[in-house]
Amino acid sequence: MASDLCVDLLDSEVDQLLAIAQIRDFDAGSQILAQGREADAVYLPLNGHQLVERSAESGQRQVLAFLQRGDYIGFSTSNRFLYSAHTLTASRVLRWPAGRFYPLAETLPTLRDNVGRISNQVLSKVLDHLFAIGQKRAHARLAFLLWQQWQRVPEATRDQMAVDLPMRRADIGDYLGLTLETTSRAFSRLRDDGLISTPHSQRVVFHDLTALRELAEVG
Amino acid sequence: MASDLCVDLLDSEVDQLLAIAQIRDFDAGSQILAQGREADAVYLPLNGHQLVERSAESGQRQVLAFLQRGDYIGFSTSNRFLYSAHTLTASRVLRWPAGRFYPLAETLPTLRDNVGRISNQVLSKVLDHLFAIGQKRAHARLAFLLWQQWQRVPEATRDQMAVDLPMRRADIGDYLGLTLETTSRAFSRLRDDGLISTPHSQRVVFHDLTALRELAEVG
DNA sequence: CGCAACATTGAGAGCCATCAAGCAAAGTGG
DNA sequence: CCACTTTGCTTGATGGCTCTCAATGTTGCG
Repeated sequence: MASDLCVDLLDSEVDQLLAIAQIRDFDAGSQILAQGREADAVYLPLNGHQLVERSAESGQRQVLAFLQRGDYIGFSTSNRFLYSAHTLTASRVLRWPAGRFYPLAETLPTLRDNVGRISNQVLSKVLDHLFAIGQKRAHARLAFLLWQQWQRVPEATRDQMAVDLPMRRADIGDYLGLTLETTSRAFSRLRDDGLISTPHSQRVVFHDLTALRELAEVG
Repeated sequence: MASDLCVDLLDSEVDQLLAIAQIRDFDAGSQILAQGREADAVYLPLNGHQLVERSAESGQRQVLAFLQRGDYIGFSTSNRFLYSAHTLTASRVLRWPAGRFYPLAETLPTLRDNVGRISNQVLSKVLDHLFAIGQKRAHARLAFLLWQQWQRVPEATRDQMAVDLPMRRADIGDYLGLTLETTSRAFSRLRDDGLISTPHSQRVVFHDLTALRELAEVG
């Protein structure tokens, strides 16, 4: 299991971790966990794409993250989830009940350290996100998202210079603090400027990664 | 020492913690820690006000937090600071060298848990912030900040229905993703709507906390 | 084929940024 | 003590970016 959670773990320790894991399969659009509910488990997607969001009673929502294989959801020492998560595409997910996971982490210092480091990575990503939304204009926010997605492309497929975006324009808009129309216009802007092309709406091919990275810079 | 870091600690354990702490005094406007530098210590302000920010080479900056007594800066398992921090007013700060703090946390499980819980509180606050910047308009973002500050007012002085804002309008603007002019207009808007009054520019008196909380809602 | 869902584009309005001027408070020096 | 400067806040005018409302285009599916 190639995962940040298993860094420096002995094989026997990974076995212990897997022994208490459950496997769950979700259809596209299924809820994985709900904001405000008891934080009773942690999750690791094995495949597919997922979305994390927070919504208010007013109906507004902020998309917090787009997840995929190797990301984590649900790590928390508070007893309620701070957000909801659902699948964008059919997904297989590993699930650890909190009542089993955290006691095991108590006995395996390396696992505990890994949890801490993952939490730190999450914070780091949210700070980047905050900077992008607070300081950038529409097309630069989109560049930020595209750069984030590009960073997640495996080495093996980087030569295609492209990413897949399994989410809808409205999801991207709610991630970037824009409407779906402005998001669509931001795509057009980057297309007109020659930075990208979009063979279809869910795929983006990069033509100028340097310029894209400049736009996406978050300090 | 009334602090989240000491929750459930034995007196003897608090003594151990204090034994490895340093006291540092900063003038107003002094840098406490710098983005990108080695994360060699954690800090706890004892008094005064502090500001945390991230800046990009482009000159843009995003203010990440306004701190005061009881907040923490520098907790991180990465080896570089993700942000800078400086004082807004003269401050006395407790400082723990990382090389002493983390080993102690290894021997005191309660302390370790407290660090984890504090990190979680930080994440929770940043998610609120992200929602406010991503989804709200200028005057509602300001209401969000004012509500945050109000939550920090000690019970003993709540009857004054007021908060002090030791930072400048430009700082508030960079916190809310607005210019200082728009920030000033947001103050005027809340004033005109009868929600607040400002005896002087650094003090806000609340006239309708219910309406303010509605505006500030972040899910 | 026809429908449904999503994306794109257009027109107009509104909110916020920019540029600029006026004010108020605090500090400085003659 | 008071002119003068400095710093920060407020307000005004204007332009531009984004939102809203609307229509059109595209893709996939029953």
